[in-house]
Order: sequence, then structure tokens, then C-alpha cells
Amino acid sequence: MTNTKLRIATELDRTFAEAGFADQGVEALRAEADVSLRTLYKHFPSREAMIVGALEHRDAAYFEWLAGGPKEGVEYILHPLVRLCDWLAEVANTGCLFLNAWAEYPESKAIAAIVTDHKARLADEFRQRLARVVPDRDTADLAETLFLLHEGVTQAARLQGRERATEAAMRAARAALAAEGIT
Amino acid sequence: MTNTKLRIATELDRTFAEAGFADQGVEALRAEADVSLRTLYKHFPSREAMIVGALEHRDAAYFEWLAGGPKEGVEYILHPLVRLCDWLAEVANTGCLFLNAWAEYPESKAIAAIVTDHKARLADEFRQRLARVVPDRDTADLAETLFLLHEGVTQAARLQGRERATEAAMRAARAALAAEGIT
DNA sequence: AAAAAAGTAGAGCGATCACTCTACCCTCCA
DNA sequence: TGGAGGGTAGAGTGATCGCTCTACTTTTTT
Repeated sequence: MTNTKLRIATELDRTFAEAGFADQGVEALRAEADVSLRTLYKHFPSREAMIVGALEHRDAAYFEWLAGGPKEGVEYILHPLVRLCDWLAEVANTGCLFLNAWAEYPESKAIAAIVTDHKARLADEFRQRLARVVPDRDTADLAETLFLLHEGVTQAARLQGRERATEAAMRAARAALAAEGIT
Repeated sequence: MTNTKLRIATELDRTFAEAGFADQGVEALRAEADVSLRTLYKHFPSREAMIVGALEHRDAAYFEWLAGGPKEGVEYILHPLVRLCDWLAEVANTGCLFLNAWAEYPESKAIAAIVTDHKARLADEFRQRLARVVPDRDTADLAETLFLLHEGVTQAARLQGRERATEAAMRAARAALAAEGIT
């Protein structure tokens, strides 16, 4: 990916998150990215490609955001949730870009594919972390619960305020682990 | 509300939920509602009014959906969550119409107003139910958790499948109540 | 029976849409 | 030195957009 393409993708991600997909035309996207229309279309040859490009950028940015952190125990398991709360505080609190895109363009196969793939890998993240910390147990249900809290706090933070929502999510997540005796 | 207006609002709600806000023009909405363009504009004088009308219809339909149910105990508290799971199975599993609308039109005050109002009343529903069953306790945190599960399952059901998501949500909700000794 | 209200069909309007194209400018580097 | 690659500016195109309007019919009210 060239510098220019990456720069455009970053701006597409940001501007779709901030202003939505519905009432931003290509000219508005061009202005936000601060490039010529020709260059924009060279890298993203249609409006749908711009949306897909923004989602691909967000996918990479989010998994990079999850990297690092504690290496074992409960904190290792909960790290993705903690980082989501960080994201809501430090990056943006505008709901889930993937789910919003999917809701707006339910007929687009390209969008559906990247959304379901991203979320499947995210759900796997919880499964794998649980499997590593408590390999001798069936933690499928717990992984489901943590994923559900991840999705819930993303939305609730917009509505109830970030702090209230993130505290509730972390409290519920720790309680769910404690109830299974995972410490 | 006249019969015609109600019928149009019902179709607007359904079609926005199914096909999103972004790529449905007024002509498509008209066709779904099966009325003339003039009649559509008579009841909803702008596209934004059609969106607001759909949200108002959904708001009324959802609170009506929550009516009734057990009168006491844990089942009374959890009734809205149970009914949400019913909704996902029987009505539609297309995410939250309110959050989708808000994400697409973050600049619209009319849309923001109805979305925040709807969600505030929904959060209150959990608070009031908890206050009635355990009036001598501070259940603010629990209410927050239940609301978060409500929002989470709405999204997760689209991604992980309705059954897995609803089971995880009910399990987590019952565990949260049990952890506080509410039975 | 007459009048008013509420509906249908669909042409038409100006604005805006996604997208293309021409013409030109830098900056490398062989 | 000159040519290729990647960029800018912005006019232009046909399609579609949200919305209005005329002309007419059906239903309801008085």
C-alpha cells in the first residue's frame, strides 16, 4: 500500500465513522482526504471500494490496537475488552463501523464478507485467549459472553456515556469469569 | 394517526430495517408502502420525516412488545430481555434501527432526539423493574449491565446467530442477578 | 345530493449524484 | 536529458435524487 493510498484510507475510515455513510458523497470524501478526485478514484475505483477500503483499514488498525498487553491470567483474557474501552476513550466513540456499514448496504457481498470476517476473527480472539489460560475447560459459552459484552459496550457507550458503559462491561466480564472460577 | 399513515409508517419501519437508510430513495419507499407519492409526502413531508416516522413507529411497537409478562421476581426483571430474544426470533434480526439511523445521520437533531429518548426509556425500564423487586438495594450497576446485554445481543445475534447470542445474553443476565443474590 | 377530504397516476424540475476526462505539473532516476 | 509515474485542478456527463404539481377518482361527511 502506497503512502497516498494509506493516507486516503485513514481519512475514509475517520470520516465515515464521524459522519456516516448515507449523506456523504464522493466529493465530500475527496475533500476530507485532501486529494484530487482522479487520485481518489485511482486507489478506490468506486464508492463501494471506498467503503470497503475504510473497513479494511479499520480492521487492520483495530487488531493492531489489540496487540501487546498482559501475557497470562484473567488480564490476558480480558485484554481485548480493556483495549476496546481505551479505544472508546482515546480514538472514537461512534459505534461499530462494520455493523453500521452492513446495516446500510445489506445487499453488498463485498461489505458483508469483510464484516463477518472481521467479527469472526474477533470472536476467535476471545476463544483462543480462554483456551490458552484454561485449556482443560470448555469455555465456548464464556467466549460468547465476552464477545457479547464487546459488542454491547460499543453501542452502549454512545448512549449511556463511555464511562458508565465501560465500567459496566468490565464488571460484568470479571463477574462472568469469577463465576466459572477463573482467576 | 389515520389508518393510511399508520400503514405507511409500518412499511417504512420494515423497509428501512431490511434494506438500510443509505441506498433507498423516496421512490423505493413509496413502492414498498404501495401508496402514491403525493400521499406519502402528505403524511411525511420530507425524507427525514419518513425516517423519524419509522423510528416513532418502531418505538411504539417495541414498548408494546414489552408489555405484559411475569409480575414479580427475577422473571419480571428479565422480561424485557426475554422479549428482545423473542423479537429477534419472530420479528426481525437486523440490528438496532435507532442506532443505525443515528450513525447514518449524526447531524440530524430530530433523529438524535428520538433515538436518545427511546434508549433512555429503555434503560429506565430495567431500573424500574429492579427497583420494584429489590427496593432496598442500589441496583444502578445491575441496570447498566442489563441494558448493556440488551444492546449487545441485538448486534451479536446478527453476527453469531440468534440462538447462540440470546442464550449467552440470558445466561449472563441470570448470572449477574445471581451474583447479587437476587432470586 | 353536494361538498369536502383523501386517495391515485405520473410528468416535470432543479440539484446533486457517481464517475470520466482533458490538460497540466512535479519528482525521480536511467 | 528526457521519459515515466503519480500527483493536481476542475469541467463535463448522464442518471438519479428529493420534491412539486396538475388532473382525476373515490370515500366520507353533512
